[in-house]
Amino acid sequence: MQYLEDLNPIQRSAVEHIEGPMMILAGAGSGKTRVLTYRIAHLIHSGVDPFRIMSLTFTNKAAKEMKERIAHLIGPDALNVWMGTFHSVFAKILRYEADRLGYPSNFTIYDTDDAKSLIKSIIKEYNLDDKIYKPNLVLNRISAAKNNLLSPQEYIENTNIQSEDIQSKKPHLGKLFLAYSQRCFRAGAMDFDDLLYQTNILFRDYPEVLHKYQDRFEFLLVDEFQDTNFAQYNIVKMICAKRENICVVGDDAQSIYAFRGANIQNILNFKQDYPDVATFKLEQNYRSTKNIVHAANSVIKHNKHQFEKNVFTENTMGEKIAVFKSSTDNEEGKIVAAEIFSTKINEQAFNKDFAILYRTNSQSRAIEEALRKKNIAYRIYGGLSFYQRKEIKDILAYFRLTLNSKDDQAFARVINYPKRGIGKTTVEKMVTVANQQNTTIWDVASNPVMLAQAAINSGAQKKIGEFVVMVKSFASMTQNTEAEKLAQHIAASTGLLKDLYTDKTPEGLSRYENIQELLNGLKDFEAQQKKQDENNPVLLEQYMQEISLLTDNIENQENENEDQVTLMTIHSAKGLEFKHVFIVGLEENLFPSELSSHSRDELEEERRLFYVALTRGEQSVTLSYADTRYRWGNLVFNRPSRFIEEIDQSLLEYKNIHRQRNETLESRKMGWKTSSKAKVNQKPKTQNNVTTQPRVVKRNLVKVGATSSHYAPVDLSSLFVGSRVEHSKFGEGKVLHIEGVDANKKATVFFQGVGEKQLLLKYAKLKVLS
DNA sequence: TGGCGGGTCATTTTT
DNA sequence: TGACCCGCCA
Repeated sequence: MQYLEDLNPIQRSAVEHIEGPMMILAGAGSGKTRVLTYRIAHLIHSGVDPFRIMSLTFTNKAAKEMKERIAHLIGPDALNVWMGTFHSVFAKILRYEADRLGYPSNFTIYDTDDAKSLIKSIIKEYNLDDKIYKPNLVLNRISAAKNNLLSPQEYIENTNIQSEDIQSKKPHLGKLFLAYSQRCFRAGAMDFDDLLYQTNILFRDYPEVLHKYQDRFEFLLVDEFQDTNFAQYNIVKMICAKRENICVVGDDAQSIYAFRGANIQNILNFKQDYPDVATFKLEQNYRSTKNIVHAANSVIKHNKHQFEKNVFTENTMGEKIAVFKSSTDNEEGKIVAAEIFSTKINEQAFNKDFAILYRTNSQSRAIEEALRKKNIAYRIYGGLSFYQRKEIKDILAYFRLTLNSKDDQAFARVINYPKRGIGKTTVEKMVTVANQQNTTIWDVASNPVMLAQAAINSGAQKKIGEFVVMVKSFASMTQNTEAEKLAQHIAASTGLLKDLYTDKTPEGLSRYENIQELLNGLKDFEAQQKKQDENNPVLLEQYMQEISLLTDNIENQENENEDQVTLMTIHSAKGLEFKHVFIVGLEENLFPSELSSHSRDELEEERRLFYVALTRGEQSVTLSYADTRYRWGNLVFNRPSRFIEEIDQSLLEYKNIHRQRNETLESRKMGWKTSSKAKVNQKPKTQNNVTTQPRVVKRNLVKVGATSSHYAPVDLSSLFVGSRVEHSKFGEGKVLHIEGVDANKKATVFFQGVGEKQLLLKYAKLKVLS
């Protein structure tokens, strides 16, 4: 019990609380992970069988880290805890029980790209306009439905949803949802949301299965509870219904994934679901200085709905929060780079002590440029992960098709890669027949009668036949060939390796290396498995099950020890900490994002995001904003973010901003406004209604000659339905419809001889005639 | 069938 | 501005 000495009294009581529902509200930097890991260790120490503990996290990284920390405390017993991400744990259960749902136990997991491309093809098959039914939007809608446990049928029958869809001119969403589900099922595939949705179905429709898992898992723990969606929470509730030994850990102030379906109400309502819940508040922050903690507290106070919490620290006061202003995004980069440079010298800090956090990935460019000029090594998070690279997806698609021939998305991906002369039209013909016969593309391809029915010429038929024979030969090897050997064989005999090898461009070279890296990874996997069980061959399907839910970037993990400044979005910074944190781009319409300005809920999420950003810092936090920045090729003027004002001003130090005595940020802003050359929409500012319109100046507004000078971005107030307008290119037209607000206003205009056009008024150059 | 070029459209993203 | 997608042409 030595380890209990490491804990403060509240942490310790949370760890020692064993039975019944409990909620741990863990402020930022309050030792949340420590409490969670110690509690699991303590359960095992108190005699609970580790096999009977289920611990759920959101990321693979968190799961891995926790496992290691518990193993450190109590040894290899920790490995027996069912610890993993929601998705991986439930995928495991679904594979055991797949036959009940009519799925093969080796079902494929479709990632977001697979899902999107399937949706795209369905939209096409239904002859719907993909400008209206944008694949992304359709997928989001389906995802939201499943996260709320709505089946396609229920979606279609729900009158509220239907009228909503009709109102948004997308009446066929339900139909698409249904078709998408059927196609996934037919392909023996589940997408990420299905892993949760189908688990719910399984437990709902097969009580004996539910009972089995209820009996098996005596204790449940959920990390980052504020990020759970309805489907996740519902599973958790079902599993622990018998004993109610459920422990949830979270921080409502750090809920930043509502846009992805996370339901903050889950944490706010936990008390209602479990009236006798024991609540523990971890309020002592061990990470940051007093100034940082106070600043974060003063910001989050502006949110209405939250648990009362008083995060405090006994750490030193530390430096004030520095604020830098710059005139452009490039200058902002320079200032940040210069600050890092001088801090490194003055405090003998390392690159890895610094993080630069931003709201959107596109902001990294100006920063990168400045860092490069100062020779400061940096590492960027975000962008494509290893498993999302084209060449990796290609070879994995071959593996997938080998293991599950029904996997239509894999089939479509590799049928003509490397090139074998089977083009788009041929594939489309096969898909059409597959749909008619309600079967898979593979079935069509491997069946001469159906191929003939698809009216595919004999040349193509022959090539398809060769492809089918090849994949069948791989499939015949899956049960008796070790994973790496089979993978090598597939990589070579499909011609994939050769195709990459002949490409001698730097990109081609790196693609080839990536494939080699994947194959090396397979070798490692095999060695790992052999350690546990050396008698049985390690099969490719084991490997695929292991990696199908890995999306994080392994390169970043490998480089973790290199001395580099970290650049990332605030979202990806959650859970991390750095000695020195820079939060850049603190401007209205960027942070908070202009897209979040429509509702209080969205604004509060932005504020929580800012709270997360601030609380990443240990010793110092530096804020920065720019008066102008380029955005999509246009120079945009924005006011400093309201979030700067929301911080208790006594904690701030304005570094390069010349303030006259008694001058507030407010009056500075006014001064800035009048000195600005771009005067657009100078609305008088009222107390609570801050003008948030982005002030966009078209860079190439004045084209000499031509008649373009009187075609300016339209004055939004003078345009109505029925107005006659003239467009520089389309000529005269009539406004049929206007939607959106402020800067996002869109007009549908009918032009003679051109037809209907959707114009974003912010950009469209129109002349209003009447 | 496959390679270029112009039009289009833009958050955040644990799985 | 830049990435991506569709459509045109060889």
